[in-house]
Amino acid sequence: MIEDPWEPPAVLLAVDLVILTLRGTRLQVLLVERGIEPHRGALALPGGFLAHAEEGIGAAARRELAEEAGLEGEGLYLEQLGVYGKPGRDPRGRVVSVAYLAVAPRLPEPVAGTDAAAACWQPTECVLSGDLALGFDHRRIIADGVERARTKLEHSALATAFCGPVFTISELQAVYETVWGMRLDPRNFYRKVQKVDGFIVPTGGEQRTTVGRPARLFRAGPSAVLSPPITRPVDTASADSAPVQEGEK
Amino acid sequence: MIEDPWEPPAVLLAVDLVILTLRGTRLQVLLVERGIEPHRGALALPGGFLAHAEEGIGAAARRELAEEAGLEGEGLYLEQLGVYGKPGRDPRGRVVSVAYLAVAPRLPEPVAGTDAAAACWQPTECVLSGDLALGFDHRRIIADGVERARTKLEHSALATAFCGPVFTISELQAVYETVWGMRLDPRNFYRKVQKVDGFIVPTGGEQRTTVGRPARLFRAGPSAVLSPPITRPVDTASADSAPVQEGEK
DNA sequence: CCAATAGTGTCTTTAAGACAATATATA
DNA sequence: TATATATTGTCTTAAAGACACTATTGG
Repeated sequence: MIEDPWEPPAVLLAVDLVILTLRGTRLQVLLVERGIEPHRGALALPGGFLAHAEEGIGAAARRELAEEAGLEGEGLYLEQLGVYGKPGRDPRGRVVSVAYLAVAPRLPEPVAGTDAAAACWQPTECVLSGDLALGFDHRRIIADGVERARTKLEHSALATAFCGPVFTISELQAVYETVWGMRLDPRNFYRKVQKVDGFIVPTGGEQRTTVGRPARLFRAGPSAVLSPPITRPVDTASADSAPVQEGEK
Repeated sequence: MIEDPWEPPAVLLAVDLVILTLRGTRLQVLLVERGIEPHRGALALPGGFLAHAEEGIGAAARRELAEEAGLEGEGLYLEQLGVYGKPGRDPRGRVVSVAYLAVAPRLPEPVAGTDAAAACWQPTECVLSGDLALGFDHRRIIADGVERARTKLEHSALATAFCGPVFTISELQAVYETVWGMRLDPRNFYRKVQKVDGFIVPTGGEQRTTVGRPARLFRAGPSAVLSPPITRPVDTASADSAPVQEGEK
């Protein structure tokens, strides 16, 4: 229909990082207090625009990971989550953001970065419940990231990345319980994780926790994909009708 | 580190559509012969740039669906597949493409559209095996789309969308066999699909195929998500070591 | 001793997969 | 009749989940 010489519109491409970790007994997400407009002073995900026109998107994500979170991408689990580009989501213009999910074991206290006045860990439950207000559409992005992490726990060995280099089965169970937000039977969990081929391998030593019988130590096994998967008990409060068409992200 | 007033680089945002259907006994994908540079004359996925700076990304996908494939988005399964933005993938500049997956029952012969000299269905196996050369990185995008469709068949009622309004269990099984690329036992499949709550519901009539005993007819049930899922038999030739970090798409 | 956590065994239910057997159409 | 497909039934094995029970520490 269009016969004219026509120039496609340009957009600004950003990356946003959902960095999840376990602190204490809660799943927490790294947030920064924005030092610049828009949403100056509000909490938001770390992220930013491409540094230059030739930068790869994944490279930009790893750069922001280092700049805003002080984390070198080495060994970090990093995965594309989705694209969020609804018109009007950013007052600076048409900004399309590619969200990445990063997951890591006990991370240090974050350092304030270039564009961030301060960085801090916040429990995902506070964010998802709405008790904590965020800039942009970042609450939605975090919700998608948490759901992705929950699913990945079922099918990949991601959970061991939340633990230290050696860990007890109880500690591994605590990871599942925290991320999934539900309690699991320790006895069935014990048998189940040991049956999964290459998931965890025993060590020689032992360790005692604060109380009770000491527990054997394990390390992460060679398998990255779990078969059979560690299935999450069905959430009885799940919808049934058809969510066929996704909304604009 | 950067103190100067600095402008983030702009990129061109495109959408690409992986439109899958069943034609005959094969899973086929809609391709267009490009009428403009780059890759003029080559086969590629339908798609294009945002029409204007305020157009939603999903809206652009639905517009291209109508323009290039002659399909109005009504009732069509449409889902974000991923972002493909490796520098250098398009000679026109820094182009970042959001891929969408669309799946539909028997679609009409496609019509040539604005930027497409011709549109045609091609078997995914020819594309994935490399027998059919494609422009850009579209072979990779199609591979991701087919894999996504295979997984969705396990957990959603998507398969019924490949069938007509009423169908036999054999026809439903043929959908699974074609998309998954493997044979299934008809007797176990028969019991299995009927056990899944709300997946398919029986009708009153009957139908005979070309040969053999006539089969009962069913229609799609109310459930969009299958529990338990229709699990795909494990591909014995699957890797085990860690594919933790994704490549740049 | 008691409290608390680690680890084992056992039972029931459910699902997957192999496959025999029967039913009902067309040629 | 033969042939092909549909549908039912049965058997075996594996996995999930509930839960009793034993083991080993610290207080």
